[in-house]
Amino acid sequence: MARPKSEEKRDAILAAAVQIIADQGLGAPTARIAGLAGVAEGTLFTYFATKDLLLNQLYLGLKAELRQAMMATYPADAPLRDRLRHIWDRYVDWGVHNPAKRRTLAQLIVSDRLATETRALGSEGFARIEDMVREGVAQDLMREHPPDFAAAILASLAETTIDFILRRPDSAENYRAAGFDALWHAIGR
Amino acid sequence: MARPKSEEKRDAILAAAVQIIADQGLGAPTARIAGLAGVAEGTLFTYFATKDLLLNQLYLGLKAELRQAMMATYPADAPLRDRLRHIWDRYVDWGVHNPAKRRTLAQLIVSDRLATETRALGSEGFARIEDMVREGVAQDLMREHPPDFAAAILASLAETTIDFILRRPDSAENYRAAGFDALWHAIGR
Amino acid sequence: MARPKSEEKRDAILAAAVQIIADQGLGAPTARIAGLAGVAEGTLFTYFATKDLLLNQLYLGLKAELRQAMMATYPADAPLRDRLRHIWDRYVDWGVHNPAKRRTLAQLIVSDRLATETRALGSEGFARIEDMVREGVAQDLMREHPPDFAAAILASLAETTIDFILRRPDSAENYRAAGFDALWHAIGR
Amino acid sequence: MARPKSEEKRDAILAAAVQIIADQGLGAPTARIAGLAGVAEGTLFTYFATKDLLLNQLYLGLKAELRQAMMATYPADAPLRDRLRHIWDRYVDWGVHNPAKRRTLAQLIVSDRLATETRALGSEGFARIEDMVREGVAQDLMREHPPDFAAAILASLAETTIDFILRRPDSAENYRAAGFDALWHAIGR
DNA sequence: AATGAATGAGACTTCATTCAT
DNA sequence: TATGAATGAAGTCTCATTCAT
Repeated sequence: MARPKSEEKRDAILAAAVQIIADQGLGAPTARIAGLAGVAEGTLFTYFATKDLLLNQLYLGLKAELRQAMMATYPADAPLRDRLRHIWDRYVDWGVHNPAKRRTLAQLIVSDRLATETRALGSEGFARIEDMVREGVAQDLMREHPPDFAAAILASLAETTIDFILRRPDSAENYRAAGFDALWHAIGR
Repeated sequence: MARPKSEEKRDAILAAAVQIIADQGLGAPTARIAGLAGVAEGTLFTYFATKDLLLNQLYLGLKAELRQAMMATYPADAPLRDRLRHIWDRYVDWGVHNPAKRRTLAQLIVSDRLATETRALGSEGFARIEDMVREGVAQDLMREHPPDFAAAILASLAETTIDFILRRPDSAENYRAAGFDALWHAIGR
Repeated sequence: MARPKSEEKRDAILAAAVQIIADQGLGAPTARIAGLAGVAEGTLFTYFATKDLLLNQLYLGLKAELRQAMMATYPADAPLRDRLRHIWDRYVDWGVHNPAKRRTLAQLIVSDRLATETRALGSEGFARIEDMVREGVAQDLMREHPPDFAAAILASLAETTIDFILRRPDSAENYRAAGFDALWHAIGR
Repeated sequence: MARPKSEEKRDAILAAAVQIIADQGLGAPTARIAGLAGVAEGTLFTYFATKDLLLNQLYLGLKAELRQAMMATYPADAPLRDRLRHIWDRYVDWGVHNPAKRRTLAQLIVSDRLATETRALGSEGFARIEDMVREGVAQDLMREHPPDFAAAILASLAETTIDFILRRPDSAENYRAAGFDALWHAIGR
């Protein structure tokens, strides 16, 4: 079957795209991405038929990665607040440790290059957080917010927190705690 | 100097840029912007020497507008919570009523086309909010957060709130109130 | 009104296209055409938005030129046979003296790049010949063929004649006469 | 030599090329031809080292096929006019029933991709027609035209006739007869 | 100052051909 | 021999910017 398409190359292209886009924006040439990935210009297109497709896949990949990071070692049996804190920490840490991925994701989100369907797919999977909100409300631990609104608040506070940590890494621990504190009061009781 | 540069044309260009960029992204051609503004392609460059300059001016203009909107009819003598609520409402309303401007601003913020200096200038002027936070902390009305962190929390919660209102305009009032509630608990005491 | 688009440049591009396509086929790069025309690569596209448009205009232009050549100095009052012979001679001469144009036209005709509408427009204007056929039939000077069929026969015999003259220029006069002789007998009586 | 090159595959490629080129022109990708032929992209090149070679072989094959079609059931002993009519009918029928092959052949003929030698080879084999012309002239049945010129006239009138039949299939028989009538008068006496 | 044609670098994508499997 | 991924040159077209009018 000739050479099979290599998962490795696909990943290299995606990784290169993250790097390049993070610092040159979505207008970055596919040629540069291919170059950094160590493949020929044309090869990029055997893996992603168009630049838009690459961008959409990239978005989906990054979203999935963030989701996995958040849910890794999720302490299913811990008290609600601890579980929320777990997710919070994982989210913030991922952002802090993957600034290029985060920056690229930010560009993609505000761009007009994501298909509606892609955007929908990417938004899925914060269901776990919404479940926690429902649970918290039921147990009277949380103020009654629409679950998706609460989840969005978590994300936006986490993003803000990450911004501050990246600007002042020395106070990382402070911001992480202060951010969670704000979150807990914002949506908790 | 035959004809002086007209303020009117400058504004038309900026307004056109908002519209075009909101729906085609920063990659939108200057020619299209000029077209919508009703001036010739070349004319655009007598008002803004380069596209980047235009973008930077645009950013500054939008930021200033948002700032003014927030501070309009600021009730300097009202209680802290009311003043905060005033700012909150103005911010949210501006976003809800100016979706194109907001979208364009979002693109500019994540882009790599803003000069460091521009970005700095744009961030100024949230001083008023920071003052309020200091005041609140002093009076023991607010939890002790770094003032700029608290201001950033306000902005991020407002953005999230706007997103939801735009998606479900029927519940606008609910989200606006719920958002402020979250904010007040997040940073207040 | 800035620089007006120059008829001259448009013609230069068309002329260059004839030359280049005649010897490299329709696949010839627009860059090469622009180069020969003495304009920048991009300029070609201010005159013809796409290569296909250029090709269609080119076809129409060549067809019009051939038509004009055929009808130049048309002896409206001469006997039918003389008028037919006039057209025949003009057609053949044009082909013999404009081999590049003829070759380019041939490529365009068999290509799939002409819009249906273009092809229709190009075919018009052989009306004069068809009229002559009707007249000839009425006067019993010509065998009863559908007028457009007779016109097509004229064209195809002329093309064949031109081919032979180009291959053996010494016998040009012989072929031109023999060709007309064949034509006259083919459709005449 | 493990597996011998299969005649079958070679033919499939040629047949696919006819189809594809007929409707996409000579610029059609070899990959698409291979696809329609049911072989891998690379396989095409084990049968035809380059695209140009494929094109040349294709031309030769189609010419040979047309020649065979024309000469099939040739009534060697019939009167001259009947033999000519036989060839005429075979030619016209082949064209009418093989529009894709005819269209492809037309593209090849006007292209610049046929080697001089190929073109020469392809033109051979109309010798039979030329012989008939010589015979006709000798018997004073035909006007004295150079034999190859007469043969070319036959071909060009046949092509014109085919065009009309394809456009108006209902009158096929009329056009075929009228065309031959034109031919007979054009070169006969 | 205003216009819009002119410029040419550079973007994305295609494709004949090669080569690892 | 067959496969199809890999290659990179080349093609069409776009666009910020310049400049003649």
